[in-house]
Amino acid sequence: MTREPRMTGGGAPTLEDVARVAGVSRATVSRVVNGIRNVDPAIQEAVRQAVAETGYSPNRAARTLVTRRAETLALVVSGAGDDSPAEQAAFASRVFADPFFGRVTSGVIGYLRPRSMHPVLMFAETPDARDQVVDYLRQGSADGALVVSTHARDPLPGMLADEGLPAVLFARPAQPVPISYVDLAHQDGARLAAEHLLARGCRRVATVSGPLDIPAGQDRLAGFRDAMARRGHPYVPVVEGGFTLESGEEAALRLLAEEPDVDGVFAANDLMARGVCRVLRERGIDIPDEVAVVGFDDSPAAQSAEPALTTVRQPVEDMAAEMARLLHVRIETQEPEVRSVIFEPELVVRESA
Amino acid sequence: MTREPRMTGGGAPTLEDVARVAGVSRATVSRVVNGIRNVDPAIQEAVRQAVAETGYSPNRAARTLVTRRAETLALVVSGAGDDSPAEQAAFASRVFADPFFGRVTSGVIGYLRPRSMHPVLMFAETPDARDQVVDYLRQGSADGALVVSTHARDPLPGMLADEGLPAVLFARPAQPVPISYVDLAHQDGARLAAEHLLARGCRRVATVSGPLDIPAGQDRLAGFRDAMARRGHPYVPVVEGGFTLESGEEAALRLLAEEPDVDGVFAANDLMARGVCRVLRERGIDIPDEVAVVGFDDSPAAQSAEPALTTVRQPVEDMAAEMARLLHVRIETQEPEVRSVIFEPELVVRESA
DNA sequence: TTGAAAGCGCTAACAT
DNA sequence: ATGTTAGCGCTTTCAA
Repeated sequence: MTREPRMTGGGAPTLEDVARVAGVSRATVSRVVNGIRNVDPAIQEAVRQAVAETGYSPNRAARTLVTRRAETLALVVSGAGDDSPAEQAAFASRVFADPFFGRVTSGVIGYLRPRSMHPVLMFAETPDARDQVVDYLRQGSADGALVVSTHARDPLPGMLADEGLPAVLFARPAQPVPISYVDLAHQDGARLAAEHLLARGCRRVATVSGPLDIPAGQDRLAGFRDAMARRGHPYVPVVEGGFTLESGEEAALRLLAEEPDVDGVFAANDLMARGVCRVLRERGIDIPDEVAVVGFDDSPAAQSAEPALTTVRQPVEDMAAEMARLLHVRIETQEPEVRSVIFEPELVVRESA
Repeated sequence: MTREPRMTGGGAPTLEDVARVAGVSRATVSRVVNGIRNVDPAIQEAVRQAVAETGYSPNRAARTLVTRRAETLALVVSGAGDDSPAEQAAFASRVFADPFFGRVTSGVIGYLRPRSMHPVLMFAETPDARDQVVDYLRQGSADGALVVSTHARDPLPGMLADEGLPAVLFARPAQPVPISYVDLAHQDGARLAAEHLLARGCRRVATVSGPLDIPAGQDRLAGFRDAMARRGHPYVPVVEGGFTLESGEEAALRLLAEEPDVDGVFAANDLMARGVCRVLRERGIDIPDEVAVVGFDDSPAAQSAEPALTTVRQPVEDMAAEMARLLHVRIETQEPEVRSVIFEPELVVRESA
């Protein structure tokens, strides 16, 4: 028994090989492999046998060629940079420095894996890289794109829309673009923060906002101001931050200088909230007794921060999974209907407020 | 001019379409597109015209089917878990909590992008997920795997080797496996830490090691002990940590209890070093004057930590790029030669020591 | 230097 | 219920 029944020649076993071993036609094997009914149970069994015996694994390229489905989605993190080499090198590190992206990945994989689909990771921070993404989709290498944009003027969503390529965004784009997206009710989240701060007795409340050219930044600020105003606090000092730890520190410094008697701060994300806490601690100001701090996102860092952050939870994993689902449906149905799904935030009370 | 020359039917333009527009054969277009010489410059130009005119983009599946190259690599983060749902959900977040993985991704993409190759992100923390990875490669969906293993008993490398699938590992595997890998000269790195601590005058030095079932953990400890011994310090207190912030804190607590007069600590990674610093600060112990702390990795967190960490730099991005290169060469040449490339660490002096 | 033609491995009509 | 057959779009001998 030197001669294995596995291979025709040198390559991997094909449908043909399995068919021969099972004594049926290629089509029948294909049906069994793809779980299509109308196949005699006895034959099904024979085919399964043959598959096991030969160690057959369907060739994805061949399948993709005929079905026109790559079973692959591009997971792209896009920016708005130019072609400077420094830009490119730093981008990935910057992206992953925020645990946010890991949560997105986790949610996406959670949806894709049971469906035997896979994410191809792409960064689109330069014009070249953006073209590559578009090309990748046009080639049919991926069936669609899940886009997490990090900048307001990111041209990628527009490019995708122009090409009619299936895509779903995380968060509403700054410029209106006919593409589906998943987002959070930021204003409601900000309101929760305002209510909590007020309920715990804060009377001189300020906020460190996110970048105001980004909808999430705008909405969290607007929601916070609005909620405060409705509760008798028409004036809320604001310092604009950049969603980074450092910008949180700088903002806290400015805030302390301008409003020394502040007793509550709403930071528009956890990273900035941590920056604020750090500055407060350096000044020997007690959190939350002298100044209460509320963050936003409930990133893993919020829990391990000191003090543990009271924050507004954004269900990033669920939102990412929903992105994948929307895109999947869009691809399956071929209907280019634009939709949005908005998630509700909830308050997580820990130590900082 | 209603009729566009672009499409035959409804689909995307194909080689056939371009050939028709250019007035040449499919083969010629293919040659031009793939940059094969021996094509008349005039015809080349005509083809390029036609390509632009039709908006042609080669179909990747068709190409892969004949060339047997997917131009795709699997970037897999693997663990050694079982099939518990909790396991799966938490894995991605845990992975990305360490900035290490972002650096790997950055390095990999840096190598792949100019070569029009792309990474498919896969987690392999459960038996099912591992099988999916193997299957993915066997299907030819990816040409090989870049594996970052997070556990000593990870079965994936062995599975890959058994199947003869092209793969390269980040770091030498705990159990010997005939697969190429990229690694750091951990012992040299630990020696740098020892020398620095001693040079700045520390005399009662301890170390928080990594997990001792992982080569990196073992080597950093062995290297540190060896270097200390050679310099007249045969006894070095050790507390084993788990490469996490929390384990660093716990280790520091134990260390302080057992060796109250310690004046220098080498933590086997930055996360643990930060944990140590945090505990030290809480106790009001000055860093570096009372206790100097040296970390390992030079992760982004090292720079933004307080105090900024003196640490041993591991050139993760370069190492990851080298992984990709090794795998690429392995795939191109078809030679299953097992190699290893070892990088040299360097000391980065900041504030903590 | 260019073209004709044979397949890569698979799915999906269509025929039986 | 199963088999036959015609491609999917591309690369690559082989002829010319």
